[in-house]
Amino acid sequence: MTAGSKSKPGKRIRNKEKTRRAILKAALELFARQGFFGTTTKAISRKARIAEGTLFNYFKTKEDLALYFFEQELESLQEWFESEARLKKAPLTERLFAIIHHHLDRISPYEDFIGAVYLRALQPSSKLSPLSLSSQEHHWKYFRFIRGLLDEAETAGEIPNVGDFGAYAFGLFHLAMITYWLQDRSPGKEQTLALLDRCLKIATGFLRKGGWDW
Amino acid sequence: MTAGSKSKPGKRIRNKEKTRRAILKAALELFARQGFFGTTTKAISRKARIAEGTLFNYFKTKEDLALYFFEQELESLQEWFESEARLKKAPLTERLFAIIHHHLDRISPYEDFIGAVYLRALQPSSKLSPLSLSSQEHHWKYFRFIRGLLDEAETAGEIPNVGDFGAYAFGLFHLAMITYWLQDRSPGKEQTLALLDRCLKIATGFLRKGGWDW
DNA sequence: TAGGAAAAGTGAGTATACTCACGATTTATT
DNA sequence: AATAAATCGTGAGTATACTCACTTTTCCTA
Repeated sequence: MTAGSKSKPGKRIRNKEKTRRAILKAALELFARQGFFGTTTKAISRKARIAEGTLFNYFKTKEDLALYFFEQELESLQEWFESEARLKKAPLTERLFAIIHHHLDRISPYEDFIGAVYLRALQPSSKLSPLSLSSQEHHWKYFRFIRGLLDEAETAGEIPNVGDFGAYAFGLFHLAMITYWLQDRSPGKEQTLALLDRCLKIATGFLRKGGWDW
Repeated sequence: MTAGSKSKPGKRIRNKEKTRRAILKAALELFARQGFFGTTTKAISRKARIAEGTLFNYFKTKEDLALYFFEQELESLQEWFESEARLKKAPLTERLFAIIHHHLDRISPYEDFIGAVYLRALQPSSKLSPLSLSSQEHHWKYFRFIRGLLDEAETAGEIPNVGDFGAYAFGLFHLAMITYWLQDRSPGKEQTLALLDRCLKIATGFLRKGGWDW
């Protein structure tokens, strides 16, 4: 008897999706409540009602599992940006800073655990790491995203040619802002916002003066 | 009978020093040969001829142990700088870049394992980390060191007032260069050196144009 | 529909960073 | 010197991320 219902995806795939979602749901709840280090893989699997080994069929390491959420945010950040018509017309610096601002907004519910893995999330991946970063492609997607924005601005004559270096530098700046944000204890993270604003002005002034000459 | 020899330091302190040195020696050898993750704390203690528990009386975590070497280098980097009369007269940018250049030179023998911990070494420490970073003071020492250089240049009218932010930014740039250096597979790390040079020129041009206006 | 191949799930087992209660050693006190 | 107190060393024990040989489930073909 073939399974009832609409048989668009096979049972195998459906089950896999279900398990995957169960893991992610359980993990997010536990990470958010007890932090990355306070959550054991055993607890996650129990909550997801699977064997502990199964978890590792889906995510090579616990860190990869946590990284997933960070990458999710990076992805949806790009989607958000594409949907913001207003930003398409704004000057480059404003666009770039809106990206970071929005990103911080989105990850703020998870502040307590994101710190444990964010460093690996934006860092250009190194051969040294024995940690299995399945996120290579996410890095590239983010990099190309930023690179695309810079390219546009370059051809529009808005900024001088900054090449890959520009995108790379922005990624590091992004990282730096998250670092600052994580430590910021001011109400409403106003210090971080102030710093972002300041940097916006600096960057604007810098580029207006002609930037660097390669 | 009081112990023979000159009794300047007590026996306790002498033994402690000896043990500490034994641990560091064993750890450095193993880390350099087998990397951070390929070296077990058990192997380190065996090589240092101590019990495994003793190791943790001296270093709270394995990561702290590795971090020690990185901090050592940061310390001796400062000493090296103080002893370089030539640099005292050089323009600020040249001084700052000499610092990074020299640092990379010094850590190059340990490239294979330093990558595992360097991120934590220069990163401003966060409350989030459950890792016991005894290195707080090292961060501060390094920060004050850079801040001092910037202060000099500011009072000399060489650069505009950049405040703590300048020192912080330089720290992040330093971090970025190490990241790049770790991934650089070109012979003699020439790509990293080229990038350093390029950044030197950019920074020089930037500051010459008046920098930013706070 | 039967049987077998492929995929997914399982949980006892392994490796290892780190702890802790206790014993050994050094120092301080009389 | 005898004893007490402080410090240091010890290694069996613990917690937990991750593995793997095996079982169960799903899919495919005749």
